[in-house]
Amino acid sequence: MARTPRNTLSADLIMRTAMALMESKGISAFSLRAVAAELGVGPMALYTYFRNKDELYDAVRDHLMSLLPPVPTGEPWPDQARAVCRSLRSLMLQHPFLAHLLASRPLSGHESARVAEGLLGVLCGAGFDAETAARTHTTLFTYVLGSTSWEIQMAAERRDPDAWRQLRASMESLSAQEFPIVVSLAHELARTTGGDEQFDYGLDLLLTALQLKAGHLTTERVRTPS
Amino acid sequence: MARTPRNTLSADLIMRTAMALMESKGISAFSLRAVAAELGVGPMALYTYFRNKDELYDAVRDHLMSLLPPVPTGEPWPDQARAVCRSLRSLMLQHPFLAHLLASRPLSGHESARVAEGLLGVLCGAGFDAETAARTHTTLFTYVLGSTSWEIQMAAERRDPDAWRQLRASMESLSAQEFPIVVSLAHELARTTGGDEQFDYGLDLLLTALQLKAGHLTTERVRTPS
DNA sequence: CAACGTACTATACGCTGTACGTTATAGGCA
DNA sequence: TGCCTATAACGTACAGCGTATAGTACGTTG
Repeated sequence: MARTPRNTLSADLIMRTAMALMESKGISAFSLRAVAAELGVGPMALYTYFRNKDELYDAVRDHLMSLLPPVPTGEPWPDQARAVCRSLRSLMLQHPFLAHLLASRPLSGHESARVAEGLLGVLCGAGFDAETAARTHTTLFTYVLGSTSWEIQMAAERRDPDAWRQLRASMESLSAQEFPIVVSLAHELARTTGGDEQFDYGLDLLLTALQLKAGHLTTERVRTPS
Repeated sequence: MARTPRNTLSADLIMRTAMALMESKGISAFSLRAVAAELGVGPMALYTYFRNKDELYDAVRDHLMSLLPPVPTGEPWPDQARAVCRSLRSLMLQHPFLAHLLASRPLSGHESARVAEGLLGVLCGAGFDAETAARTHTTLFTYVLGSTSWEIQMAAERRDPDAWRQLRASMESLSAQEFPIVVSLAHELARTTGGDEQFDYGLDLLLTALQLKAGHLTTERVRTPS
């Protein structure tokens, strides 16, 4: 019987195939059976290398996290923090399914620790105490996660013509009497949602307040974005 | 043939049953068939009232949004904004599946507009121009979404003893040489993740920076949380 | 009383993740 | 060289999913 030769599979090959499928078909259409078919193998062959689907998700997530660049050196700490946050956002935009992987599974593993170490190092270098550094790390991380996930979601919606038309229609049908501000700002809301500017706007709010807290600044000397 | 009497179903009844199932079994175990079984009805009966599962999701989400209290009046705008954000977080904590509903579907519908109207009203009242109000609304909304989703995710992880032990183990196995800060702050990270304090910390950063931007404050007069 | 629209049922299809038992092969050892 | 064993990959099966399609009984209306 023509059987697949042995040892052609590996955890790494499976993870890369899985990631390629997520990129091309999207995370919602991703399935173990599709990965197996792509590899010319039965679905159960994957279970030699991963205990279940979630473990494969974790492997993909950790691989993506390993692509994050190191923290830049020789810059003021707010610029370093901004760079870390922008890197993560950029990676999420490049691999939209990463938003789902980050939100639906706890952070664990070597690569996630590496990323945390980088940002925590920046914050400790800025003079924050342990508790504040930990809180700040969580705040920045969740801001990046939330705002970029939202951006990705919006972009996906805009790509589907039906959903997009329906969304516009439901917005335009809102009563200007009941929701005067939403209606009058509808254009601004649609225009400003997402994008680098929206992201940097919120990020700079956080960094500005952090600089104040660090006591390095007076109001007049708040650093503006690079 | 003993057939279910007619007109016992309604969109509202189905939506409430669906919500009850999400509360009790969790969003991942939620299925149309379970809703139908709970109502003593065939799965296809639901399709008389909802075109598909996503429409039912939207109905549940809109119902939850309708539970949000109105914006308090007679307070300074930062306190109003804080109240709106805290209300949303509180609702998400009370109904953990709401995080999933908000993140996976676009915001649309009457109730979402009502919530947006409230926060935008606060921001316009603070003197922000249209673009800044829109950007600020998005920033605050995504911060609440991201940070609360993360908190819910962490809390769920902590509730599952196996996953929690595994997470602690993977953290403790990290090399103190490679990740000195993560290891030394492990306790802080575990202790400070989630909770009102963590949420308010980030929210106050944003509100502080916004007050600066609004020009109502000098550094010495930044409002502290109520 | 008949006809019609509607609320619900029945059946079925093509998926999903994965538990279980089997089989063929590659590598180590005699 | 030839066998043994560990294991990589297979096949089958199950329980479940969303939903397309077609059919049936009922309440209302003419």
